[in-house]
Amino acid sequence: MAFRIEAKDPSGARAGVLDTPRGPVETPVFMPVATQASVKALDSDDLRRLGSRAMLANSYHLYLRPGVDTVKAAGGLHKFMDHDAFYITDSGGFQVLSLSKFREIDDEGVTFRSHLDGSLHRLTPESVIRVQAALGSDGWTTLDECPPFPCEEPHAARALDRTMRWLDRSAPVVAEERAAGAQSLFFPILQGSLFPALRRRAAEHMNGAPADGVSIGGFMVGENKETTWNVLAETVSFLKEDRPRYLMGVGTPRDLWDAVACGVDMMDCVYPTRVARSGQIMARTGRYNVTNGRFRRDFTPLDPSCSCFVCARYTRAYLGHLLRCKELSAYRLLSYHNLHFMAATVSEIRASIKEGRFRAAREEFFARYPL
RNA sequence: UCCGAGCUAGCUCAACGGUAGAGCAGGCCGCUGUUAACGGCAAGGUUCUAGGUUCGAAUCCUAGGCUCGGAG
Repeated sequence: MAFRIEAKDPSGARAGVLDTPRGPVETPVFMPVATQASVKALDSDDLRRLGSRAMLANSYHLYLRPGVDTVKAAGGLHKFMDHDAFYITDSGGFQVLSLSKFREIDDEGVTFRSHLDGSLHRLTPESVIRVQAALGSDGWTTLDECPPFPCEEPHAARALDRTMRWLDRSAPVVAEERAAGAQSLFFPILQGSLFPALRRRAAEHMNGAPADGVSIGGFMVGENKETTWNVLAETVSFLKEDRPRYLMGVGTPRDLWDAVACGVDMMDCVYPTRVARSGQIMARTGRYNVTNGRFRRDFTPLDPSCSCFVCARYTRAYLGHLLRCKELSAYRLLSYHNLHFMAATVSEIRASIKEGRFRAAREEFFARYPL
C-alpha cells in the first residue's frame, strides 16, 4: 500500500494517489457517506455514474443491523451492496457522542444500548477492529472518544489519553487480521479537541503508530470555523508528510478548499446529501433552496453550468415540484446533483494544485460561492 | 316544503359564557465521522349575516343566508 504525493502547493495543499485494496483513489477526495451500506436515496449505479471511488460506511450501524454475520454471509460489504469501491468504516466512536444518552463509557470500552431495540452491547477497541474486518471494510478506524463542544481541557485530555490507549490496543488486532489475510488500510483516529497542545501530543503519538493514514476527528462539533482551520492546520503540521490525512465529517463546498489548504487529503460528510433532501442545491454561483416559490416556473436546470444528468434533463420547476410533493425521486435526483457538485469541486481543487494555482482558484471559488 | 346536522385561518377541525388554537397547505430558515424523506421560525381571523340577552358571546336567544343528510 502506498500514498504518492504528485503535487504540492506552497499553501500546503496536496494532490496525490492512495492505493487501496479496491484500486487507486485520487486525492483530494470527497467521500459520500453510506452509513447503512447505502448513500441515502442512491444506489450503486448512481455511485458508479458519479465516479465515486471512496465512501464512508458505519460499522456500528451495520453491526446493529443487519448484523455482522449477515454482511459476512452476503460475501462482505461490497457484494452485499453491489459496489466495488473503497469503503472506509467509522468505528462507532462518533455514535459515542451523537447517541450519548444511550451509552456508558469507561477505560475498557463503551457500553451501548441500541437505539433500535434497547439491547445492550459492548464495544471495545479490539472488537470494533474485528467488526470492521468481518464486514470486509477496506479502511479501519479506531474506537475513539470525540469530546463535545465546548469542552474543558482536562476533560479533553482524558478523552485523548483514552483514545491513544485505544489505538495502542487496536494495533495488535490489526496485525492479527492482516496475518489472517486482510489487506485493509488502517486509519486510526486522532483527537485532542480544540487544544493545540493536545493535538500535538495526539499527532506525535500517531506518528509512532503503525498506520496507513490518519483520521482526524473532533472538528465541526459547534466551534467557529476560524478555530477549526487554525487548530487543524497546526495539527497537520505535526503529522508526518507521507501519510494521507482524512478529516472526518467535513464539509461544505467551501470547507473542501479550506481543509485542503490545511493539508487534508480525504474528507467525508453527510452535508451534501442531507441538505439535498430538504431542497438545498449547490450551484456554481452558490447555494439556494429549489423549493422556494420563485422557482415554480423556472424551467432552467438546477445549475446551468453543471454537467450531471439531472441538470441535463430536469428543471428547477419540476424538481421543486417533486420535492414539495415528497415524490421519492426528488431525494435521489437532488442528492445526485449535490454529490456531483462536490466531486466537480474536488476535481477543480486537484487540478488547481497540480497546476500551481490553488490559492487563486480558491479565491475565485469563494467569490462566486458565498455560503 | 318539513325535520335534523353544520357554517371558526387557504383546507380539515379544536375551543361550548371568560385573552379564538392545532394539524396540513402556502412563506422562509437551519442541517458538517446521518437515531435526520428531518428540525425550527414567522405569517395567516369582522368565528356566515343582522339583531338581541349578558359586565363579557365563536359559544345562549330570534330572524335570515348557505352547505350536507333524511322525509315528502
